[in-house]
Amino acid sequence: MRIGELSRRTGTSRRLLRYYEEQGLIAADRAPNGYREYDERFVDRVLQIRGLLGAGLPTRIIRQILPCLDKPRTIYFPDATPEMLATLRRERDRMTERIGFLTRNRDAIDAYLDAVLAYGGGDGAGDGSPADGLSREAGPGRR
Amino acid sequence: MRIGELSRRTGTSRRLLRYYEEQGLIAADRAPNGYREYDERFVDRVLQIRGLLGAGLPTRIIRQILPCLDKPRTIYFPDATPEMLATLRRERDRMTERIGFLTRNRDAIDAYLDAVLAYGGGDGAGDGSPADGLSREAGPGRR
DNA sequence: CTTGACCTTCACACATGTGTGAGTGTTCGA
DNA sequence: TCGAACACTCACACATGTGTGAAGGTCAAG
Repeated sequence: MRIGELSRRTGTSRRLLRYYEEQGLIAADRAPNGYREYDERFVDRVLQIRGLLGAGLPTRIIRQILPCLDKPRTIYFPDATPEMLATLRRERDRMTERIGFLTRNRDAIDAYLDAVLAYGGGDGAGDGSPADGLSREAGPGRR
Repeated sequence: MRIGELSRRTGTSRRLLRYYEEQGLIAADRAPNGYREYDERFVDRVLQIRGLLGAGLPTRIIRQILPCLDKPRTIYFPDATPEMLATLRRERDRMTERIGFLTRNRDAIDAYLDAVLAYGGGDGAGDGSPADGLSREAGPGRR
């Protein structure tokens, strides 16, 4: 498929697909006319890149860890140099930290929402379109 | 305390502390001479901001959720408007997504590291200074 | 009073991810 | 064959988080 279709199927602008390529995250081959040509595997690949970017990792890191995450679970070691392994461990630990932070803060938000809910009474949980009048008038007049 | 001390105690540059204030994340009051004056509570606050930023949230979002996470677990509802609650729910869900993505990918990295370890033999796990000779000799010295 | 450490604001600079448009070539259907 | 839709490269633009420096105010110690 060409870039337009990949763009549609991944919800990623053409611009970004070219950018990811420029960053060494994906390597499309070219048709004789110069057009990029992608096969099915790129759909997942791009989605994974988006996910990692969305999770806050920079392309520089993604470039390094992506080969180790390659889809067909090939236990194929590209260039498992000691430095590479160190990078992976470091990155894994950073991700664990992030997960911890995100979890703690998400839980705090959740607890807050529960509290508001319990206080203000029945609001259909989750859909985010309350439209009831629970707003404020809050307890201890404390502003 | 003044900005220099807060900077030292949080490992955050003065520049960034001022930036966070400009972004509405912290509100220092001023001494008569114009100096920012912080109390103890700001240390945790700044650390939490750093954590959220590090987890990939933009200041715009942090500004919104921070009041609900305020330390002394005060069930104090600032202005729990329906829109605010919707934002919180949305953000919580986005955080959950991120957590899922990070977890899956971290586990994949972990599995890869385990596989390499099992394959290449004993490498002191975790310290990241292997110095053994498991490398590869593989592939054309990329880079 | 001077020096040095600390504070202020302002402003330019940079990397990163992303949008947008210009100018040009290619493909394909009417 | 024409025009629409698509592709290409190049390049400027923007927001965000962060570094850095200039020009100047405050204050305590010598």
